[in-house]
Amino acid sequence: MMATNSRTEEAWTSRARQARPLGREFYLQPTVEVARGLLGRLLVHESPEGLTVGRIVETEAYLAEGDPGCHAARGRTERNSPMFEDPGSIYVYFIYGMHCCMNLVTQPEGVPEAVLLRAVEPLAGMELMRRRRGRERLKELASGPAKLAQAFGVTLQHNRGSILRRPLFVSTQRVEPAAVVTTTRIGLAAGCGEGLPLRMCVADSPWLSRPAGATNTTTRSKGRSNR
DNA sequence: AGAATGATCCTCT
DNA sequence: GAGGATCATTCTC
Repeated sequence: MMATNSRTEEAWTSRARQARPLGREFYLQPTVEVARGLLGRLLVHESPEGLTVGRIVETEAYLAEGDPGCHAARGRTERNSPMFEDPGSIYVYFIYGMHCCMNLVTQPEGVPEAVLLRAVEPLAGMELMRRRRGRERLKELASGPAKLAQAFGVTLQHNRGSILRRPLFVSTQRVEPAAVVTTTRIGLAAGCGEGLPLRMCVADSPWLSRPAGATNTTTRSKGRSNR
């Protein structure tokens, strides 16, 4: 069981090395489709520090119309301007004084829509992720948008970069999720579209920022528990 | 299992 | 000057 892990890490490393980046057309699909279509794909970063690879298991769509939670909901600012760039652009924002979150821009230039990467399953480069995160447990490496960005070494410097080519890209290759669950979004302030069903996750994945069923910080646990 | 809190700083009013 | 698409820790039930 233990030996299998490093064996598979090697396998994922070689897969990542051979993988091809997903092209521009993918990010021109409706943003919700992009959010859904990203699930199961590899997020790869061949950084100077080393390689990190993860399987995307949780995303969140942000829309230009009817979505008060979108950073561009009240027009263009310096901060959100990367959202208006070409599809396949990277939008990173700084939040809560300490964290960065990574979004992939969708839609033609001028239409501010994007998908927030919320969680990945660590597959390769876990030692580097541990170092960047200052945490040992696999579960804590990338099970949340800011954790993911930190584990993959993504910072504000990546703003306006491209996800369409190396060293930072999403693979065409995909492990089709057995089931995808759509839930309401997480973490938005009241009145900011927190009820919109725009969060996508791989139903049975243990690597999510929250369980697939969870809707908000107030998780209800009346129905069924495990054990 | 859930609520409260602190860390910490960019971005906009 | 306030607030935020978060995280980890600590507290209480």
